[in-house]
Amino acid sequence: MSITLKDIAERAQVSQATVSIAMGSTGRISDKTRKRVLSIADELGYRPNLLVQGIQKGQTMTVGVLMAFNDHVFDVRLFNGIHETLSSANYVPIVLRPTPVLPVLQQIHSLIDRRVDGILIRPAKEAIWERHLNEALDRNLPVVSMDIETRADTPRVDFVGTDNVVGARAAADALLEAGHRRVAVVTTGVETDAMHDRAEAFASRIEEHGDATVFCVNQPWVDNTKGEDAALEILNKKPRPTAVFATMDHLAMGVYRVAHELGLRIPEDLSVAGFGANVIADELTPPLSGVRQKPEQTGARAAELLLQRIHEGDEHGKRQRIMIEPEWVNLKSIKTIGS
Amino acid sequence: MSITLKDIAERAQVSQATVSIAMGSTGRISDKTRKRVLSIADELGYRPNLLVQGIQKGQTMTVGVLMAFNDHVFDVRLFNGIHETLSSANYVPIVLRPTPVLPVLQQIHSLIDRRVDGILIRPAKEAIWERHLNEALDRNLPVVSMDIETRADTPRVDFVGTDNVVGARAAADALLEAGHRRVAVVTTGVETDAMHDRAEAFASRIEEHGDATVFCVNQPWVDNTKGEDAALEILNKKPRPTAVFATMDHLAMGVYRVAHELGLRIPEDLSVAGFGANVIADELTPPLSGVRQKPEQTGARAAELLLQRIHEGDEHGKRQRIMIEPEWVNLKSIKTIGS
DNA sequence: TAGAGGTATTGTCTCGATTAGATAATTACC
DNA sequence: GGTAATTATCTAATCGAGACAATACCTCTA
Repeated sequence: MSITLKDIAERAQVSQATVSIAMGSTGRISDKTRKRVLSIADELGYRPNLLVQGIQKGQTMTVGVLMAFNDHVFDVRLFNGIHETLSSANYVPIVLRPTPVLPVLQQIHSLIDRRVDGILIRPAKEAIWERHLNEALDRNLPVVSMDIETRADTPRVDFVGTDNVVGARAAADALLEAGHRRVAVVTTGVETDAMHDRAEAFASRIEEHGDATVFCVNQPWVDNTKGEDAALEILNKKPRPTAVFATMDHLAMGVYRVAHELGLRIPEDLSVAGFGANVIADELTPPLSGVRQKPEQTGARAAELLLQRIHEGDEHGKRQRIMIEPEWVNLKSIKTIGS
Repeated sequence: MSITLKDIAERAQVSQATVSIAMGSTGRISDKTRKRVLSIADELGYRPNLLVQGIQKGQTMTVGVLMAFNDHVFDVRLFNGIHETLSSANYVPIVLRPTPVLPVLQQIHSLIDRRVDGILIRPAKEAIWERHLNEALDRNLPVVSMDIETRADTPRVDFVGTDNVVGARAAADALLEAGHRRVAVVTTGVETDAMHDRAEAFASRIEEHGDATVFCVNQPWVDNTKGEDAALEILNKKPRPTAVFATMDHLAMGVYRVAHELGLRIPEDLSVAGFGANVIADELTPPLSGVRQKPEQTGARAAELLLQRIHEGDEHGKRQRIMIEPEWVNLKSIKTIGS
């Protein structure tokens, strides 16, 4: 199979134990032997077998990552953040993607059987996931959920995600500051969604201003919806709002399209702001202003937290909830109007 | 740590060996004992330790996947294909992403140390990758490269990727059939690139027709280039071509943009075809016709091939080179003109 | 030159599970 | 009722590396 300590020991005319000591920094060995052993190891291309260390120390330097990769861009960036943190700690991710054919439970077992040290998940809508997590939690495997929060009754699952409230407020402030007093919100999804939080935080911030009005249109969630219906409703309103906030960049695309069809120019006739992490913001004409999430940072923090949990061992402190603040980015889709 | 056979053995008042036999299908055990053992195992939540099986059989049921995830959408879809094939064979991917800070060699060592059974890579441009692959190949680890081919002098690395020639020809045929006789190509990159193959195959197919003319503009590769310069050059040509083939969907976006600026309507004034796997084709107005790659299929075939190599063991047949045929998809960006 | 005090090296047990070979227990049959 | 045949279970070795206790080998000193 592969080169083992025994092979090296034979070549070097010493015992396996000696070789083992020579490789590690522990124990004393004569410089002469150490050099000889190391050079033979190098020559044979020896590589330690982490599986062995895994069964001995109960630490595999491996973590499981459960993500569906439905939102391609976001998930990749999230993963990149995870990966970077893990790699620099010499950990390695086993990436699994639950599908109808291969349910979560099976994937989690797959991870447990390989004795991962912890699990990172980006839960899908279905709350089913959460029940299955007990399989891991009951074995004292730390679990951190990313971007989407598990219900509050899973106290052992930490969370790292975007601070939707801060982001939505920043958007509101930016629009107010640009002089907008009549604004609308396009959103989608149900109450439990992040979208909903964004819409609400945005609206209440606008209302706090006293002098400004806001109204919100919810486009029922259909796969890949761009929210054209909602956009149409908004833009036909009299008097027409001067700015629209979309709780998702995707929805902003619908606004762009409908505006274009109605002959409205952006930003001259209508200002638009989005919320997301997608490259689409840059690809629209004009480039879409909005709240930018930081998936890399989310992933990195989640991985850091997981590693911390792994190292702190059994007695688990209280549940952590880390919010990553998104950033307001002003491009060309917002017009400043006289107050 | 976690529940072991020994724990079960104690509870069941039998030896570990008995438990082991009861778990597996090999060996005979009385139905009574088997049931007892299994129920205790279930009750304790026993899960086998694959690490142990790994060091014993030299098979970890794990493969390494090296991808940079630069092209978000393509890479995710590629990964999905890989994942599905691996999962249904009870294999699991360790996904690593070479970065400047964490060079390929280190990543490969990481995989070897964990004794993966094989490696899938999507090589980046830098040919450096290939040298490092020897670390794996010399240990008889099968390696399959995806989408981008390693040089021919790496005979032990199999390849699975898009059939650029077939795809480009399909595009040429479609444009010819729609009556176009004066067509242009926007491309980018250097001679070794897939883009180049596409441009060449397309052009020669057009020329074969005898009655049609084609010319090609190469936009030097800059990160994220959309090829506006090249598009401008093409569209200012007199007489203006009636159709443009972009060797990459991204470049087609540049054509759209420039055409729009010049007041040319698509497809009325100009037909456009692309080549890619991105969703952007659907998001453009009008939706972009073109050659569609099949990343899932590429990933799945690559994984299948890898598994086959893993199972066939040492004596490696001759290098495999599997081409996945892309599909011509006709949307709204091509006008049929009278011949 | 015996014994103290080092340093260098080795034997052996351990991790969790599989497996071959050895025993024990049961059944079959004359 | 005794022995062979069959079935059920156990003992012990194995995989690769680490940890610790146990020796072997020096050197120095009284």
